[in-house]
Amino acid sequence: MSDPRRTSSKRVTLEEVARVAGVSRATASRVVNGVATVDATIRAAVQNAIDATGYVPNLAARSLVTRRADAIGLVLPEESRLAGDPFFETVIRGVMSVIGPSGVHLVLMTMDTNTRDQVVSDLRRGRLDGVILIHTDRDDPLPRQLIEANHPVVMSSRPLHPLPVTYVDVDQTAGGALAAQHLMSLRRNRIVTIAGPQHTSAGQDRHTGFLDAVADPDLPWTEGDFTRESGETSMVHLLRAHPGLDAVFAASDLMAQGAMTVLRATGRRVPQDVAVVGFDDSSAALACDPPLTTVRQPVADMAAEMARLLLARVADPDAPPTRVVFEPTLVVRGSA
Amino acid sequence: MSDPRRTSSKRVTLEEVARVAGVSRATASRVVNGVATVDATIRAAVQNAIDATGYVPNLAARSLVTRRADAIGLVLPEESRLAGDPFFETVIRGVMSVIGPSGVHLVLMTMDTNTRDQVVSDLRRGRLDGVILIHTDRDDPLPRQLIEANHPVVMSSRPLHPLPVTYVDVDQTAGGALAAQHLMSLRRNRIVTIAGPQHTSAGQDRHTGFLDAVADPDLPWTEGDFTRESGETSMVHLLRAHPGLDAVFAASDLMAQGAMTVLRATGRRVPQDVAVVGFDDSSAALACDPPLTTVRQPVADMAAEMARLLLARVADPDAPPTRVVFEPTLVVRGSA
DNA sequence: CTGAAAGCGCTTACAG
DNA sequence: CTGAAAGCGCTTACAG
Repeated sequence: MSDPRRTSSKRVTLEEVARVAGVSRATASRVVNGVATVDATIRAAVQNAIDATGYVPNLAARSLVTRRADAIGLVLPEESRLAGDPFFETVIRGVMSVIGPSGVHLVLMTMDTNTRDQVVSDLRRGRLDGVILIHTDRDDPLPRQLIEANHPVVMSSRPLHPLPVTYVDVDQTAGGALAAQHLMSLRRNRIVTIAGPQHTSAGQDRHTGFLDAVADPDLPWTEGDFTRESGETSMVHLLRAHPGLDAVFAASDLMAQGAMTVLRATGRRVPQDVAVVGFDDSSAALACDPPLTTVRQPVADMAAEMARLLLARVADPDAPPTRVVFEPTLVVRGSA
Repeated sequence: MSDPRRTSSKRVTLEEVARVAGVSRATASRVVNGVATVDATIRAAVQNAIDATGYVPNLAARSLVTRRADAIGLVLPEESRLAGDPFFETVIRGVMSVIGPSGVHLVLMTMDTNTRDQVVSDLRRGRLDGVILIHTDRDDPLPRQLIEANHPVVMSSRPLHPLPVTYVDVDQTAGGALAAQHLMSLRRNRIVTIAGPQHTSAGQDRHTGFLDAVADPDLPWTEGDFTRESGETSMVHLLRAHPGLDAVFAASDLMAQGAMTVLRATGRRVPQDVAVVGFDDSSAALACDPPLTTVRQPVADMAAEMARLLLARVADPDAPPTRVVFEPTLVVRGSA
């Protein structure tokens, strides 16, 4: 046990540990770093010295020579896109579940004003070992820039333009198809859909997967931006043009939630009059009333996988890029 | 403009900048750090050399001598308590809004297994300059331990046991009173309340503030844990014992949301039959149908303030502890 | 205002 | 298996 009073004492260095243990600084360093070749008795002596002095290594000094920061960045979209979306909290939890225990620091950043420059310079100056990019805009130059400088990067979805990058995604197309099949099995035939932003791969793929499965190229649809507000406006528009609709697929749970509010406000019952299917299986799905039938993507697992892949790339920056694609599943609840 | 090809070139050091500029390393360092006393022409020369070489300072080396990590920790509750609660995302956003632009790293941690040890050692070894503690349990030994070691700490609420610590809070008691006054002004007289956990200051203070204002010591109540699920169970219990109730105050929006689901399921209309008031004004309030009348605490602003206070403490660790208490406001929407 | 020099606390070839 | 020594890239008194 270390003397608790030592906790607030002056910084103790390896030098001191070595002195107390009667060995060289090099040997003390080897014990601290678990180098296997150290003699057992010496190891014990050093361990005692460490405990007695309450030594903790200075990471900056170590970092200076190892050139590792033991920190990775998690880059989220702009601050304004975070509000009210449970997706990001889930991503954070998933990443944390693998990063936390490893002792590596998880540094959070949002894509605001000078974040791009900061990411690049943090990586270059060895303050960050790698970054996870969440929902980076398709024409953001950052991913390519990082890849070209050979910095470890993992992205949260297939980039719209081909790029030799490691990413994790869910099979969005299959997810859209799952929603369509469910609605068709319910014998709904006046179906509409609120698509996600068509400038994102998720928005595009969910939409085409859905359309291909229903096999109706003229299916009415509008484009939302994944938020609840856009779900509401979209629903209003669709209802105006197609008052007789009997099913809606929204490409996000939040949009489905917004749609349900509007449906109820217009006196329609869910699911009796209109069946509603969402996408994500976020916490918003359970907050719906009735609870939302939705296409589940295992966000926390996906985020954990991103963290693992990044750690692997940090360990071996020249490994070829990897892609991991998860399968979506349909979660049937009350709304359809 | 720096030569883009330099971006991926070998690491360039201050030494090299100095050589290119024809000055000493010390002077180059002064320019990099914006020391005012450097001659204007020399400054320009160094600046040119920096641009030409694409120099970025090695933070580890700087950190080693300045003993500053330029990183602060944000310690959230255990991972399991994060899920589905929009509060934490708002805190993160608020903290980020002041930390982000400063170039200081925001390191995220959750109160899991070995986090306490890691926080202490990160602080001691100079890997973190200070920490913000969010909703730390009242009998967690960590805050006291950090305070005693004189590490910069800011907490998100008044500690239950007296502690010379800097914290930011909202006047919870006043918030409870606000809810009570609104319900009374609505002439509701069969009021019940779903309190927050009584082992937290927020749970206690909201409850006593509410009770004192309604001036009815026998008011029926149950204790939830701020989650939607606990709101549902609590509502079921209260309804069973008091089927004629006409108003409920829930100490969190999430609990209010759960309560509303149960009310609707039992055929009661909100607000006609039962008025509902929540607490937080989180994104969940708008997701309710009807939208929730709630006591707003300005979480993002409070989090930003915590960040500012922490930065101040890092700059001057011996300053006396500060307390900042925000005023809650009532936001009237459809539910009451 | 500027420079030479010491020093921050570690790791890691290199000898032995 | 261990130690002496060099070196990682900065900052900062201290002289001048």
